[in-house]
Amino acid sequence: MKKISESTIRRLSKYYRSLEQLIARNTDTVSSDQLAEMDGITSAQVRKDLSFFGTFGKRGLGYNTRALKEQIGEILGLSKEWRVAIVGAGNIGKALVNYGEFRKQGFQVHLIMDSDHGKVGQTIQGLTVESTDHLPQLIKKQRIEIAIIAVPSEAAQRVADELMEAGVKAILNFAPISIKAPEGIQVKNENTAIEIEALSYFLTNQG
Amino acid sequence: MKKISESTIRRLSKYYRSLEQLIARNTDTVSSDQLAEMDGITSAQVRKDLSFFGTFGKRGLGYNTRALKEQIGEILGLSKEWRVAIVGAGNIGKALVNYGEFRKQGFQVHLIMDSDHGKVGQTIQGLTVESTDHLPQLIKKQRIEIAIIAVPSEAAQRVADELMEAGVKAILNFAPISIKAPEGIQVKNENTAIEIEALSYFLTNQG
DNA sequence: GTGTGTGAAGGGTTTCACAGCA
DNA sequence: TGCTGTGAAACCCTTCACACAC
Repeated sequence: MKKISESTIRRLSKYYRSLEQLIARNTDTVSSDQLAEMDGITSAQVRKDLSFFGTFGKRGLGYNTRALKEQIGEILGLSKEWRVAIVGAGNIGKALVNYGEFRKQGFQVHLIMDSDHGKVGQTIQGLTVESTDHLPQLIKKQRIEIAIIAVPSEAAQRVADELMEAGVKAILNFAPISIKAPEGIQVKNENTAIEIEALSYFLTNQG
Repeated sequence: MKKISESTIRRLSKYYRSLEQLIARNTDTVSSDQLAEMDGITSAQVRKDLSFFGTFGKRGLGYNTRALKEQIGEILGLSKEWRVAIVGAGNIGKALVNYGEFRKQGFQVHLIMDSDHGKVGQTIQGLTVESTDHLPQLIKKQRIEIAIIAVPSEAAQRVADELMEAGVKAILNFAPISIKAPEGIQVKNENTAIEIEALSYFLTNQG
């Protein structure tokens, strides 16, 4: 398969969400123009993105909302249930256990861990916080595929290494450093500080 | 001033964090190679990014960590204290009030609001949750410049409109829809679902 | 010698514009 | 007629490679 850019994938994810909205409103058909409008981009971009994966629309008409959502879900791998673990039961970790968008799309949190023995044993959404002392065993036992890192910077790379060693294939990192990983392991860094600093820059320099 | 790309700004934000780390370790000098290594990019990229704003290094030597951090902070507008409000006192809203990376860089949360009267009056980190009924007055009184939206999708655009109407100039949106705003208002959408779905795609298609 | 600063080259992504089909 | 699908053009961003300063 042709190599698809990260930005195309991120937009597909947006289309998916917009289609959900349209379906909730009982809309059967949508044009690339409408989708573009909802996501703040151009219609050519929408059509180009979709064209990498096939032809889903009808000329003169548009796309069937349910069918297109289904197909994008398939492309993104959302038809599968993913087994997720969260490391770090602080504010971010806790917020994510409860995050509805995850569950809705088949990302199931099966494990939450923390190194703080004061937190171990606590219950969050019916899930007991486990100790990171047993990270490798727990990850393997629970057959975790995707791990979320929500620990302080200093610990993040070490935790990532242990996770990868235990067989985790993808990491979503909330610590404000770049996680290093070998080829074949997927890593995404989510850093809210970067977003707000970008706002600060644009406010300062063109506001 | 020449137009600078979003990606350059986001990288500056990373360099800033890496420089903080280096300074904490008492490192005085850093080369573009080392910075690149820390952030997982190329040294040419580092030098090019910096060159848009001036010449900060010494040939044959590298960059002074403290001076460079200072200058990047200046570029990003971090020398100023920004007045921030959070709308939505759910899990994400609560996590952000406590978010150390914000405070450290001068983003001060002065106001948190929620529409749920059960939450109004609660105290989070010494801040009392206010009712969104008085959003315009509160935003104006507190002279809020940056607002963070952490409410459900359905309410997000309405809240954004009220915020902009009340004079907010930048919005960081955590609701999983694209906020629409006129020219001149800065908006960043942060959507963790997109990140994890990108992981899902790459796991499914090249794992 | 070492590592920056930068024009030029290269690669990739977005936009244009239109043929083609419902 | 209306809107998709798509080569080609335009644009932007990254990488190369080297002169130059320390």
